[in-house]
Amino acid sequence: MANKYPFQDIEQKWQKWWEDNGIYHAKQPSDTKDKKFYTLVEFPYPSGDGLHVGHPRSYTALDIVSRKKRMEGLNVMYPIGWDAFGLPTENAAIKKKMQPAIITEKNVATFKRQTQSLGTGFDWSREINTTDPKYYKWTQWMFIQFYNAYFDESLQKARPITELEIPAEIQKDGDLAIRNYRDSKRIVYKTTTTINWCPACKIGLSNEEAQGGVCERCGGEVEKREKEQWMMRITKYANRLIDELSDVNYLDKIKTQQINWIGRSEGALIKFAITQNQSQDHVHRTIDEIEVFTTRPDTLFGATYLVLSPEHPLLTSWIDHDAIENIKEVKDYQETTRKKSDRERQENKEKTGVEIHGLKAVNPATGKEVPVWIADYVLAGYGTGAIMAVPAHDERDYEFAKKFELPIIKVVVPPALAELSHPPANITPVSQEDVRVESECWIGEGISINSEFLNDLTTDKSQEKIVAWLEEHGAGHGCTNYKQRDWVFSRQRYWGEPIPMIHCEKCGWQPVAESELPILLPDVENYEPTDSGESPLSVIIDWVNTTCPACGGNAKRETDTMPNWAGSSWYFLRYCDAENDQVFASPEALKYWMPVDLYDGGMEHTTLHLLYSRFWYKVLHDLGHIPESCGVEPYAKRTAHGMILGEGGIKMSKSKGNVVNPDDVISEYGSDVFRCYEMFMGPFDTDAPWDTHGIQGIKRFLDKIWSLHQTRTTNDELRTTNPSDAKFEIRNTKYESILHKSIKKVGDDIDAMRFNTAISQLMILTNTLLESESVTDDDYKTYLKLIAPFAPHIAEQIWHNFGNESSIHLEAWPTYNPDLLIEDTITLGVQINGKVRGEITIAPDAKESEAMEAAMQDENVKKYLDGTEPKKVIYVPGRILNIVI
RNA sequence: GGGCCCGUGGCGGAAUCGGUAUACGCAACAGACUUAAAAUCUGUCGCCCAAAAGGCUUGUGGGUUCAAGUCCCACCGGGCCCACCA
Repeated sequence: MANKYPFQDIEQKWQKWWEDNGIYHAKQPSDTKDKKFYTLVEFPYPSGDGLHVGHPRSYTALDIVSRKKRMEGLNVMYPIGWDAFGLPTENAAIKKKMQPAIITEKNVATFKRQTQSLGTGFDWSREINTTDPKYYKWTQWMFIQFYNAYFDESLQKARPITELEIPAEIQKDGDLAIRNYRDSKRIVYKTTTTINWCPACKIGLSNEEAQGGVCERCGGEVEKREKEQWMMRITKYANRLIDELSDVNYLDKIKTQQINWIGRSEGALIKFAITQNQSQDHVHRTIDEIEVFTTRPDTLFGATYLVLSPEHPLLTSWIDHDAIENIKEVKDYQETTRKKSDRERQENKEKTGVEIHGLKAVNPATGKEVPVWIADYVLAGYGTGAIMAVPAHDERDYEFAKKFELPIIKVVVPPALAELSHPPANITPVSQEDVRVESECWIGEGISINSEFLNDLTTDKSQEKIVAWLEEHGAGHGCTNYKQRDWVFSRQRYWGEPIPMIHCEKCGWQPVAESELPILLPDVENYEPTDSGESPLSVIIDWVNTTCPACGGNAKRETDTMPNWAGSSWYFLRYCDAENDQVFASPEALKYWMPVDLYDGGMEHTTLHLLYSRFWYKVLHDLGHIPESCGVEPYAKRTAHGMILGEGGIKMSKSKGNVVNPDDVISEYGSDVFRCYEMFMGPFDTDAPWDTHGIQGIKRFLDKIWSLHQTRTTNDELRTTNPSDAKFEIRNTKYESILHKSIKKVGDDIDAMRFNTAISQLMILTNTLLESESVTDDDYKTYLKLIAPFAPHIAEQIWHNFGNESSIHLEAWPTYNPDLLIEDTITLGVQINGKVRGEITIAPDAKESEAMEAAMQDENVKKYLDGTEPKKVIYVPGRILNIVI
């Protein structure tokens, strides 16, 4: 069957030829004067399951863009590697009793074979692997650079810790105080935080591994545990991570999701004095002060009680000082909260809490005393871990106040001003029908109101007026808060980069000397987690015991490892200069290649990997390890592809048995069909279900391309390339115009990543050429070049059948002749009163009178006009003729 | 509860600037070729009507406009992310 595309005989041959000839190897800046284009896909995690059909969607899409850019003369780098550290491999190692390194090697081999069989034009000479010591040496090196840096608030950038000014009052307290002060400013720091703990597996879990409060491994409930952890001060970059998004071209939904995740909100910190009821003399004495964060300082007058999170540190001090009358009740509530899993806390939103007897809080604006409560609806980790409750203006406070019968006071603008302010107060109670307001008060009520304060107290201004008043009276100040927390960077795991730190009793934490890097992961026999929740590395005594880099005394290594986000936070930099063993990448290489021009990946990485790597890049850039000229953002453009779902639109999963294996698709249809099918399924950024029938249509398309070539080459008469031959001049204007339209459309569609419509245009073109009596060699070659980015193998084969020796993928991308885009005549719809009643065929630039004349010839139009004189004629050349009667 | 997005034939989808809705493909049906099947080729294919003519049609209801799948308002339905973030 000669007119079937014989992919079995063709595809592997070209894959080998491309690699042998380095067709896709990018030139380094020293070897070229060409402009660069850097295309990046998220490097895969080589799991034991092998490649998913979702991977090729991203790879093929960016491959098409890369191939077109290459044909346009750019020096394209499209690299690939392996993000191979991580939990699934470690779990497999425990289960199979094999070394994680060996499992990784096996998985990488499978992934590499599968990826190569796709025919993607990756530059394999730059292949990297995060578990390779030559790679993670630099991950560790960067960790140390971050440790040796602090964030300068006034410059809003990282600087070497040696440049940190030590305040005089710290200096006078001596070396230890100075050391503590420095440690409190470092970008990398160690502190006690709460981690997710699975009691069944005896293992610490990351938030991602404990989603919904359930252990990813065993499905059991997850507890909280206190643990010393290494942290990254990403919160210092919160403002820049939001503001510098304006420099980049990301999908809007990606930007919004990042902004929401960081969760910046403007408000104020307000101080409430805490007074104790001295029962002997009935005098209320101030014993403490507590700060609350609010985004609505203007509702301060309606604050009828204060709520602390059960974890609030002041509670411990009050308990210790016996300031609380109902200590047992408070302690019990704290204990109950601690035992609650995240899931319980999330699912059960019924408000609970305990009033603290013996203490009151003083509202700084009104001077009135209000009760103090603890409740778990106040989160320890956000703001100050304490709130002023304004039940009339906050739903949660309202619910709580209802349950515990606390007063509800609505804040309004003073009546005298309500008339003046237009519109009047837009401060609305949470639920207007529902709120039974016990009383109202004015904004500013209780403050010694002066006329100036009142004069421009409108609703819009009330926020800033109150903040100004608070600042003036030392009762608070404006403040910005973020939902995002610092990045927990420790894992009590084996299969990750060892954290290159050493602890010395005398000198504290010391980074490993750079000359000692990489700190290799030692072999261990047992990956099972330890009872104490320490990393499996902690039991390798020989490895743990070392000497202090500072004093030479006995010291111990850090046994925690890095999270698997570490290696992926900078891999795009390594590609620029993957073989360099002096630096992670040379400044010249970085200057040339960075930033990444186009980066595609899944939406699921928007708030983790994408944010982490932007942060990581900014720190390196601030510290001068990335040339200034590269800019402050690593990725100029970021897109996100949709998922490929199983047949019927449900997610592919082993348990549902609807997983499609790329190997099977390739052996049945070949890579070109596979590629084109995934591009044709639907818009690139939308989820699409797999359809076994749909792939048939693409197979037919490729067979048509092949059969077009077969009929051409077997017909010698049409093969002439001699312009003097009369046959050369036989032109089919129909195909010519469609060919040039296709050059434009396919090119535009690739640039806009509309691959589905590009392929539909190529189908139209192929069908047209099949119907045409003859096609010139030049036009046919143009056609092949349009096909090449989508179906590289078949295009290369036919190209070589023509006697070409070099690759079609290095040919110049075709240009179109704008004159040929304009057709001599077009069909135009004719509307009567906005309804289509006929069609006319006229020149695209015909005048209105000509169009009207043509329309009058149309029987149907005539019938509808019925001799009536048009009231109005709307004629948009090339678009529409609308006659209003 | 907050944020983002989407509703077009039997199905995936197209319509890029407000200008002939349903391109391209799948499935289906009829026919050709074949001893037969597959493959291939030809034709039909939004709905109502026997057909033509005509009417209706982009989740529903309004609005703006000469003209709305596209813009505005309300509602209904679906998806994703975050979620007691003060």
